[in-house]
This record gives sequence, C-alpha cells and structure tokens, in this order.
Amino acid sequence: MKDKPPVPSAHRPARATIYEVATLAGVSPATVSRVFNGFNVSAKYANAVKKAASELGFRPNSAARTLRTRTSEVITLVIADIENPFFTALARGVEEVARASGYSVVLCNSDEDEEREKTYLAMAAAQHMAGVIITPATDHTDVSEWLAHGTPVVSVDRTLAYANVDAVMVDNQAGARDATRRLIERGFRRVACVTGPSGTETADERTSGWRDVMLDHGGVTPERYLVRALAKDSGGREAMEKLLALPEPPDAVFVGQNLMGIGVLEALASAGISPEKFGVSILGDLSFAATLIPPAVDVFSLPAREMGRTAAQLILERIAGDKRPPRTVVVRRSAE
Amino acid sequence: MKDKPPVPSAHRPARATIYEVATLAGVSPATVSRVFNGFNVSAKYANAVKKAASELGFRPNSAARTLRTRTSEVITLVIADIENPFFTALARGVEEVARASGYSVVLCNSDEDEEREKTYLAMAAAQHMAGVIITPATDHTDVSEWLAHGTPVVSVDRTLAYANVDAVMVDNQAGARDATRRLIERGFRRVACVTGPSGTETADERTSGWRDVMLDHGGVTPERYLVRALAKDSGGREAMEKLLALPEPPDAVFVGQNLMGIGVLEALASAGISPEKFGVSILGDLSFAATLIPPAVDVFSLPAREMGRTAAQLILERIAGDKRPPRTVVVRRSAE
DNA sequence: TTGTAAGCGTTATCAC
DNA sequence: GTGATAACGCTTACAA
Repeated sequence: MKDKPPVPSAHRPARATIYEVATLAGVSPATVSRVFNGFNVSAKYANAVKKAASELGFRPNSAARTLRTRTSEVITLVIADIENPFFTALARGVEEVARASGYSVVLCNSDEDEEREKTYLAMAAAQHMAGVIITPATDHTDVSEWLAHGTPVVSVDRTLAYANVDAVMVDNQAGARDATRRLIERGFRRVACVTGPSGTETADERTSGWRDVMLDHGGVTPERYLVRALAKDSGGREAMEKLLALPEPPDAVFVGQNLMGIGVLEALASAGISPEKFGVSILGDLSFAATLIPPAVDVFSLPAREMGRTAAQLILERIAGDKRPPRTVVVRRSAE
Repeated sequence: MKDKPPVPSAHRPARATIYEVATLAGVSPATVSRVFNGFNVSAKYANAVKKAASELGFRPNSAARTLRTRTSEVITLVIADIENPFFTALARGVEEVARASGYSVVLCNSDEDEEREKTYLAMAAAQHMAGVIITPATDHTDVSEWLAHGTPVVSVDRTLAYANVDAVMVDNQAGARDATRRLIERGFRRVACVTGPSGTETADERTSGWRDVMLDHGGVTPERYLVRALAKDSGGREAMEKLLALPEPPDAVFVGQNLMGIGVLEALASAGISPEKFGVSILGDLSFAATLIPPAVDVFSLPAREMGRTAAQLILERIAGDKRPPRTVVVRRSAE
C-alpha cells in the first residue's frame, strides 16, 4: 500500500499564515493565536486581528496545530458496512452528538474486512484523532496502539476481546427472545433461526436468545432449524431455501439480521409462501424499507441511532479526561 | 461552533519519532525519512531502519508530514445524505478506486444542509486534503477556496453553478424519458410525475424528461400531474396522496427519486391500489430493497457506484497534475 | 548514498 | 495583556 511514492503534488499557492495576519493587524503572532483560541486579548487588538484575518482569508492550518498540540477535534468512526442502514443510522447518531460539541466526524468503511480496518486505524493513528469509535470487524481487532497513545476508544455493537474499552451494546439475546416469543405466541412451533455466521458476536447472541425460547417451549434442541450464513440478503435467501428443502420444514422463522430478513422474504415469496401462513419475525433495522414489508411480518428494530449517540457521549467524556474504568452501556430497544 | 475552547486534552504519551528510530538504527533522520518514502537507501541501512522502526512502534506523524509537504494522501468525500443508498453506493465506488491508488477517503455527511456542508468544507480546507469530491447541497456551494489553493474538486450528481470544475453526472433527462416512456408503452396515458423540490437540479432535469415524453404523446402540458416534494419517502407519500385526490387522478406515475418511490408505493398500498392497475416507474437506486418491490413496478436504477468510481478517477488524475480544462463525464445507465 | 540543517504554521513558555 | 522564541516531527536542499 505504501510502496508507490505519492503522486507529485501540484504546486500549492501558500495560504495566509498567522504571521501575515499579525503583521497586517500590527500585533504579534502569539496574539493572533490567542484570538483564535479564545484567550484574553484586548478588544482593540482582537478586532484588528479579526479584520486582518478575514481580509487575508486566513484559515488556521490544522496540520500545524495538530502537530503542536498533539490533538485534533475530530473523531474517527469506523463502521463495518456503509451500505447497511444499521450502520448509517448509527453514524448519524454519532455525528449529531459530536457536532453539538464542536467535533467533526470522519467516517471510514471497513467493509467487515480486517485489512481495510487495519489501514484505516493506522491512518487515523497517524493523525492524532481525538477519539475513535468503531464497530470492530472482529473481536480481536487491535486497538492497543490507541490505548498506548492515550486516545479514547469506544466499541459499538460488538465487543473487543483483548481490549478493555468502553462499549455500547444492545441486548441481542433479549431482542432475539422477544422476536422468537412473538412467533410462539402467534401459534407457531417449529421456529427456525437464520442469522449471521458463527463467530460473529451479535449473531451468536441472537442465536442463543432464540435457542432459549425454543428450549422453553419445545423441550428439544432445535439445532436442525438453525442456519447461519453471510449477513447479507443473499445469505438470508440461501438460508431460507435450505430450510424449506428440509424433510420437515419449519413453520416460522426468526431472522437475526436486517438485510438477511429481506433475503428470507424473497425466498418465501418465490416459493409462493405468504408470511401470514409462515411466521416471520426479524430483529434488525429495516426502517428504510419499513413500508415495503408485508404487515404480517414482525420487525423488532434496533436503536442504531441511539447507540451512536451514546457512543459519542462516552467518547466525549473520555476526551474530556474521564478516567473512570471502562463501562459497557446497553441501549434498550425502544418499546415498539 | 468555534466558540468553546477545545476540551483540555488528556496527557498524550509521546510516540516514537524519526529521530529515535535514527538513533537506534545508527543513521540520520534523513535516512529514516528516505526509507519510509521509497528513496534509495542501501539495503543494510534500510533493514536497520525497518527493524528499529518496528521495535519502537514508529508511525510517521502525518500532521508533521502534511505540514511540511502541504499535501496528504486523503480525499474528502462530502455526500448529501448518508442514509440514502444512492450516496452510500457512490461512496463505495469512490473508495474502491481511491484505495487502489493508496489514497484514503474520509466521508462527511452534509445532510443536504448548507451550513453543515460549509463546516465540513472548512474543516477539510484546513487539512490540506489531496482532493475533494462532493455532491453539493446547492448549486452555489462555495468551493472557491479549494480552487484558489489548487486543491482539485470534482462534483458528482449535481453541478456547481459558479465553479468550473470536473463533474460526473448521469443523464437524468434521458433516464426520466425512458422511465416515462415505459409507462406509455404499457398503455398508460395520464402519467403523473413525482420528484424532488423545484430548484434541485436532478429533479428539474427528470421533470423535463417526463414532460418531453408527455408532450410527445398527449399533446397537452400535463402540469397538473406534476408534484414536487421533499426527496424522502414522506415526500413521495404526500405527493401521491395529493395526486389520488385529484378530480381526475392520473393512471400512472413516474417517480424521479428512489426514496420517494417507496413513499409512493406506500400511498398506493394504503389506498388499496395495485401497481398492476396503476403504473409505477421509478428512476433511482433501490437495489437495497429491490426484492421487496412488487414486480409490476418498473425500476430504472442509477449507476451510483460507477459514478463514484469515475469521480475518483478524475480526481486522481487532477491530483497527479492533469491540467486540462474541466470536463463533465456523463455516466450511462447500464442496460437493464 | 548519506548527513546537516532549515523550515512548514502553530502553540506554549517565558519574560516584560 | 503582550511579545519573543523555542519547540512539535517531518521533508528536502545542499554538502559531503
């Protein structure tokens, strides 16, 4: 990645510096700096500086500032899949809160890929970000460099096995239980489970929530009705097709992932099975397509935005110097 | 925004510098720099430097580098709505190409808001980005600062009225014509048009594509069937309700925006009207929900990803020093 | 090939 | 309250 030298940079006209502003305003550079950082400066000078600055189109050079102060007012947010509405809603939540405190958010898309994630983390590490919020691609994503450097890290939606950092989670198991129980209440008994690949924390938890309910009601372990697949709509479709091909197919399905839900519905539709007859209950953020989903389908949505907001709050506290031991905040799903 | 002083930064342990690496490797700092920038260094020294660097966990400080070189290998991408799949697909396209050339992409979400857009542009301007790709919130978005500074700018999906920069567009008018024509071919005659607010370039163009076809086939200007609303699903729903309440309602509708399409379908559904009877044709990216959309609905998708890829290619060329006059590239919609 | 040294534009530490 | 001045960590002439 780092092999080819940077493209020869085009000539960049210099931008006004603090020195030129100082000269024009008849003060020292230090005074200009003070004006821009809210320190005490006499009104007379302050005005002169502001005037000079706007005349010159002065814009503080953030590279210089970051170099000097070893910090910047930007938060890096690394999400796992930019095309998944759960993550974009989360991003929006982060941004709302961060912006309100004067922080900017830069978004990086790891695409669930360890390598890409690593690249972005390295890039951000080189930039003295104020903090990092991440939905880790794996539970062994390495954030030690950040911690060593004193940069706060908050993980969202998934936990980091080898790092003791703040985390924002949702109660996946309870969500899965609720969603599964709904199907039981509606009279279904052979409830299958379709969710993300084994080893994915959220998927594992949701699986176990489903299993809990099934064991309570069926008495036997319903593992033959458990299908784990790629957490995309294609994965959902394949999983559902597999289930329908079973000798004794299920009569309902709990889907533990938003996009997979779409795939499941698709598979059912092309098999000519209506969700009124065949129970479907989905745990995941489907707001973007809410009105396209047949009303017979139960959707249990996730508080993505709220999770983002919470993560931002946590990181702002850490940035402000909060030294308490790391916390895990579980955001409750809003009453439906 | 810039009023409150930065949160007092926590103490940051210093990270290894090029000097320490140099000392450990027994060379000069310049040599270390050369190793990391791919200049000729004897193998012996190069290895010593690499070894020392990894022992110290050295990571080049990008703020210092940017300060010195006045450029960085990151591209800023400002999109108008992170929750709209059109823009996220576009983002993905940009990223694919940029990453392949060793550039990182930071994503900013303007949320169609001029103020937020301005903040992000200013932020990025302070950071010596290599380039900026933007889907402007308005046609008068100010990018002059960039241009003055020699930073390449590419606009995507929308053009900038007051700046002569590279642009990547899609042929909205042709798309709208195709989509409308399809309805005519299916036998509909009173084809309405629902699209984004007046003044939005893409919406204006799509409107005129629809109008062209209608005038060709109907002979009268069908303005009473034109409804422009907020480019969200709520806007689509309201627009459709308005149309259905007309004394002589339309018998079909062309929708010039993806999310609005969902709203339109929703309104039709709750009015008990099936899209087999009432023609619906949508121009916009709906891939995320493709399988949930009734098959009777015609969807003409937009090459969002390809547009992103193209934009990235353009900006990389500019970064590399391409001095040709600005171009507008129109990306063709892929044959369906 | 390698080293020396002078900045890049800020902010922070002193004196005044 | 204000002004010199020395860093911050890197790149890059220029010398060697």
